This record gives sequence, structure tokens and C-alpha cells, in this order.
Amino acid sequence: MAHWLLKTEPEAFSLDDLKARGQEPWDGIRNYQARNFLRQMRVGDEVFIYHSRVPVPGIVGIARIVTEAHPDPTQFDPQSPYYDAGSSPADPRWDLVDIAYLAHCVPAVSLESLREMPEFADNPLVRKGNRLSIVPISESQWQAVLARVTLV
DNA sequence: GCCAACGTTGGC
DNA sequence: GCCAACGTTGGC
Repeated sequence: MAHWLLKTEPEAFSLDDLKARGQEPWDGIRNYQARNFLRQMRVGDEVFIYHSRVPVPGIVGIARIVTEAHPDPTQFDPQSPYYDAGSSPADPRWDLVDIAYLAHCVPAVSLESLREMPEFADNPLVRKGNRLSIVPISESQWQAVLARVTLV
């Protein structure tokens, strides 16, 4: 089982929103590297949910992949902010996966603490200027974070 | 709100 | 195919 980290701006969609809905299509990914990671995800993979663009960015909870990658319908919707005129239904450019809420991490694990963890030294998440919205997480990184939190 | 870093676009 | 311009991301 692989692990991943998904970034979200809680002002747009937060872990609490995911908890309230139970399950949600993770739509709007418009970056090829992130899309390729989406396509590697398998049902049952567990992911960290990370809040960005907040006073203390960091990992706030965990979720589970419940569908494999399939075309993101928002790419075909001219009303959607994620509309992509260059993508055709015959050959969709962008995918999404559906994720289900599992738990909050208490306490949250801030980016600052991740930077201090040796397991994360090579993770793109802690690199300056990193803009990847989906990041692979190794087993040791996954365990190191879980060792610091209670799942609530 | 600022701005560095990055990915994408498009003129040539 | 290069690369300047542009738009976006995300920490601070």
C-alpha cells in the first residue's frame, strides 16, 4: 500500500468539510506531475490531508482512496474554474480520485515540525518553492508522523 | 498581502 | 526548440 499527501486550502475545502461529507471527489488537479501520481493511486491507499495557505500549514488528518483515477468532469464544464478547453471527452487530460474521511490528527503536524524530522529531509514538501499539490509519502515518513499524533 | 519559485504558453 | 512573459502556488 502506498501513501500520499494531498494539499488543500481549507478556505476552499477543509478536512472538516471532508468529514462532514464523508467522501469527496478530489477534483481540480491541473498539473501533470500531480496527475501522474493520481494515476498511481490504488483503492485502499491512505493519504495525509495537508492544509496550505494558513498561518500554520501542516498535516491535519488522514483519508483513504476509494476509487482509482477516472476523468475529472470539471475539465469539460465551461462554468467550472477548472474548465480546460483543450481537453476532449474522447481523450481526457485530467483525472480525479475519490477519497473518504478517516480521522483528524491531534495535534496537527506543522510544516515546521516536518522540516525537523529526518525522515522528511528528501521529501519535496519541505523544499523551498515546492508547488506540488500531491506528494508521495514513504512508509517511514508515514510512520514517523503517525507516531506523533492521536487519530481522533 | 507580498513575492519567490515554478509550470505553462506562445511568439519567433 | 528557445525563452520571455504570464499566471499560480504557497510560505511567510
